[in-house]
Amino acid sequence: METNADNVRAQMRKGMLEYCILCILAKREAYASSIIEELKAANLIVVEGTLYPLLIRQKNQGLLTYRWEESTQGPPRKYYCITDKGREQLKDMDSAWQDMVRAIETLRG
Amino acid sequence: METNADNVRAQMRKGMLEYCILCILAKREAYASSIIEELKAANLIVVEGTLYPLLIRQKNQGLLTYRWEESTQGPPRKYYCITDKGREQLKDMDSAWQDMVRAIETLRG
DNA sequence: TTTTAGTACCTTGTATTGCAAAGTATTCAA
DNA sequence: TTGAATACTTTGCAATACAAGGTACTAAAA
Repeated sequence: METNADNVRAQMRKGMLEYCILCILAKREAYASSIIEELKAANLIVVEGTLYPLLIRQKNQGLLTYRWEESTQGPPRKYYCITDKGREQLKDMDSAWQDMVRAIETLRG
Repeated sequence: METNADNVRAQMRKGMLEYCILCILAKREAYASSIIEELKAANLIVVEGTLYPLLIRQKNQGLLTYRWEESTQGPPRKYYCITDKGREQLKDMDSAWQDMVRAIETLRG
């Protein structure tokens, strides 16, 4: 069963994931499983069924591109890379995030 | 038309509103229009059609109660008030929020 | 008295999001 | 050639917020 606190976190995570993906890809290109690992390291649990449609969405919006790369272990990997348009969007998201942080401070203080 | 930056903010706002409502009601009781005003003052634009179902949801979960109060100008107002259960939920949300802030710092840094 | 404006509450239909679950495809080793 | 591991994809569902419209009460103007 899902605890209340889990649900609270799940709700907050919604809408933040696109920002998180761009944050990760702004530093280096990556493929889906490695993105999931990095999110998990930051305590944001995301599953494949969530991430793949999201990457496809961002690619269709021109925020990302990808290239295939052979792997020594298993099938080839789709490495995603942020575009110039993606970096602009990331700037918008940075400022939206900071506004949100300020808004919560205002309400909570 | 809606700008890209507007959409970014709308997405981030999702899942944060329940937290914001509890933040406001933790300080004082309030009715819907005054909650909207306080959110607007924090640069979080929310409309009635969003807020009313949300207040009803939180009331049904036992996080809020309300009482009617006559107004000198216009119809009576429904003043909402946070419950003990609501304050517990608020604690969970505070910690979920701080975890989210830390997660973004980790990813962005 | 009737109408109008202002305030406040509520509902319905819709688009979007993330998730669970299941499916497809490739590689390599047993 | 079968199975395990890895990786990518799709489908159906529940939850969220919003746009748009509706109901109801009060007080002032016509």
